[in-house]
Amino acid sequence: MTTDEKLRAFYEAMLSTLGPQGWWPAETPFEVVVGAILTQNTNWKNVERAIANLKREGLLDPRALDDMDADRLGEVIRPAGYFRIKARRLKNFMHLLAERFGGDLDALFALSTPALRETVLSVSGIGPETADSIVLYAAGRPVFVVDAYTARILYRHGLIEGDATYDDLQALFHGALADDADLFGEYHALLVAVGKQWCRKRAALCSGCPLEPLLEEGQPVTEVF
DNA sequence: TGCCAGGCCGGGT
DNA sequence: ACCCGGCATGGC
Repeated sequence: MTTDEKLRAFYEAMLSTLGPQGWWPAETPFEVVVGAILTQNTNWKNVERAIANLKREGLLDPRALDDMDADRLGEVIRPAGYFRIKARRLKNFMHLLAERFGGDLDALFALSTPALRETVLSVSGIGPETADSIVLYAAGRPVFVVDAYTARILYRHGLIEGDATYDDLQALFHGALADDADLFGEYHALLVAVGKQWCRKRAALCSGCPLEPLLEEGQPVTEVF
């Protein structure tokens, strides 16, 4: 199988055994933005508490977050971890939104996909994964999201070298799949589901993984990341 | 009880 | 252009 065929086979295998994941878990595009920043290197369960706090305080709003004191915001999102830096990152995004788009997420999302990605990426504290999560799951554009699980899974299947970059991985998926935001969204969610259960850091728990039948003979499953 | 979680930045080589 | 320490809470 070619790499492209393997990536398509991965999707079929994961979808047929795990079913649709229904990502992103949020009620609104703005909640996706906030969740994308809060979940950086953090368990989603912790993020849920932080978002619940924001909702309870009526703070899930661009203006409210832009106006409020960073220290108080930090206390509200504390369960998400890295709370001081994440409060700053949230406010960085809200500041851009207010200054350049009138605090209107739809105005930002009116940009072309490349311009949207670059603009979001220009915010300090928003890197490629967070930006692409926003572009895909909040704005609905066909941009593939790469994360640590994606890299670990592809490495363990011999599809990438250890020095592959974010852009390398993204290009693999863009080359193998149709430009379909729903497909990209489901695929990334499935990779995360597989990663959580069978591809944890430093652990070689491949047994029972939906992708196990597709693992090449002799591929070492050792320390990655 | 230590290790891990849906990263990213800034300073140092 | 890399490399690395720092950031922090909660679950297993």
